[in-house]
Amino acid sequence: MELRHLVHAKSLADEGSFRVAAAKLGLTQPALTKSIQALEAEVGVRLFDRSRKGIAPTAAGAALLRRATGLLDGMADLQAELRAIRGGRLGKVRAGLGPVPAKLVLAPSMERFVRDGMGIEISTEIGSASDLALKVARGELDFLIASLAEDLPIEGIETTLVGTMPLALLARHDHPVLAEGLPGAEALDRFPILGGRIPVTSHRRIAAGGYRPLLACDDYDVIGRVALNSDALVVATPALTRMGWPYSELAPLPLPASWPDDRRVAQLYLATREGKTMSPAAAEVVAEFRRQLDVALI
Amino acid sequence: MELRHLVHAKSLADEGSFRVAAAKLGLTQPALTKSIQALEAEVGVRLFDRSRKGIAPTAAGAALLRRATGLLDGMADLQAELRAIRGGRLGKVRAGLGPVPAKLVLAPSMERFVRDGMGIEISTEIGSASDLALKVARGELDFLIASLAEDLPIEGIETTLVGTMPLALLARHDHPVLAEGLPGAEALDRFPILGGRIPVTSHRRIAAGGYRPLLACDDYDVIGRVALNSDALVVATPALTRMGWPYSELAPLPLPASWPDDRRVAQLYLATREGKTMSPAAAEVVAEFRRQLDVALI
DNA sequence: GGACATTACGCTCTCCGTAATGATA
DNA sequence: TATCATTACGGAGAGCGTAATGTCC
Repeated sequence: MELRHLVHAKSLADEGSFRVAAAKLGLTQPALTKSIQALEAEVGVRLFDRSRKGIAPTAAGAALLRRATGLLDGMADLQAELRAIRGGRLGKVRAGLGPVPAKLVLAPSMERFVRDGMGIEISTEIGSASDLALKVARGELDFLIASLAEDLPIEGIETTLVGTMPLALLARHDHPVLAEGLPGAEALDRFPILGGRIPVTSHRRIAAGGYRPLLACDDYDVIGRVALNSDALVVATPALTRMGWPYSELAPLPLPASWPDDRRVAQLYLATREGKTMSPAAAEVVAEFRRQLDVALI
Repeated sequence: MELRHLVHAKSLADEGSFRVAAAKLGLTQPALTKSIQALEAEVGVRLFDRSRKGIAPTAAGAALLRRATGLLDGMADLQAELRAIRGGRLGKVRAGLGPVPAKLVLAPSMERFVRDGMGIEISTEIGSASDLALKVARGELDFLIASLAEDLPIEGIETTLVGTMPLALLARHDHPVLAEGLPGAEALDRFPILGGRIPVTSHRRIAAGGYRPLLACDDYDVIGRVALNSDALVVATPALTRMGWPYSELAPLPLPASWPDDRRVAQLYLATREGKTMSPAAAEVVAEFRRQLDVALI
């Protein structure tokens, strides 16, 4: 017994005529006759009484039709659900974001998801890239967008480059360094430098260049507030200054010429679990995040 | 999307391996691969992540499997119900019985249905053949077993002969007619005759023969009790005397030679609604009634 | 190299359409 | 005779099996 048979039987019962039912099903009359005959032969019971006055289900036919309706509705529901899942309109997404990408994309993306009222449940976790990368590898997060150091390969994740952030030094508008012109290595040496927690090797490289991040912190709100109320400089992408207070109160300064070449930009990666197909909902969220990222990084 | 796809997906998820699932399904590995691929292509979503460690459903796959289980169970239920209906083990049957057939078959048949504990709901209606035949024609009864006069054709029913009852005169054991030897026409004239309500034309024939049913009644218990406590004779089949009190107290006498030929036996007919397929449950009840009828009429 | 899954290819069986044949008012 | 259902027959496609090809340990 196939679903087709149920559809045919239901249509026949609804229309009360082989001819009409066949037409509505897009079949010819003989095809419907044979389909019903085959069904009756399979179940071994006559399902419809034929007469010139019309077609009427027998007791067995009525029993079949009662259940068929529910089954066909169930199939329709299943297909609708799969269509929604395919379209990324349904599902649960657990997203990981590094602190900077979170500041760049989270608010506008969330506004959009809320506004469009889609069926996606999103839970975001903001944290250090290495912590979250481990969660991705363990399947606790569907994906992660963060500044992953190339030299920190993590078992069980796949990465894709999704953006390159230029870096700059951010200083409060009335910072003394602005009055002194472009910051040379000496000037920088006089002020504390704030930034996110970065991989140990990068730390070493920067230290080798004579720069010392005084405050390494994953909370860029904290970093920004400190920069506003002190002489500290922030190493970050200038895009942050367009993302509202407190960074709107900071001005970007070019990095000094002596700044290490491989720290003049930060690479943003999308990390996913190896061998795991991303759900369409997750893909939809990733796409939205990347859109907002492109906007933020113009 | 066909049920086969759901079965395949479920088996694959359960077994966690194409090879094992295919074997359990009685398929070859390539066939299962293609089936799953076709399903994924149709819904447009990857349903299973393949890796050497095994097969794991994606979010979409899990959603499909959740619903698939219910749908497949529903199909199994439907098929079981149809099997039960086909086997006559399930259904509602509304049976009509003439008064005599009712006395002959009802008690032993009901005992059997109750004893075997089948799923058939039987409701019986005992009454005059013509009343019940109308109900059959209107679809209010599934069938009727009664002594239908051939000359009383009713629109919309089909009849089948299911038995021939010899008729006799039944008299109480100490009835005066027994002392007088075989009842001649004259002897009969001296005693009232009781019988069921019979068609008008038969009435006329009997009257033409000089016989007059004094009490025409559809309740054979009443008739039997009257015969026990009076000099009345009952026109009925001798089989009744084997069906317990009060008929066990009556003795059969041969009909007199002058009794009309076409009233020496009564024909029992099965009447069903024209053009309506009898449900297997009804057919089962009919079969049981006919078995008991054969036993009663030896 | 061995244990898997996937692709390639050919066969068969099912299902549908067209045409012919009832059946009934 | 007209309308509807059923039977007869032929063709296209779906699904399976066998065999060949990847692919990862």
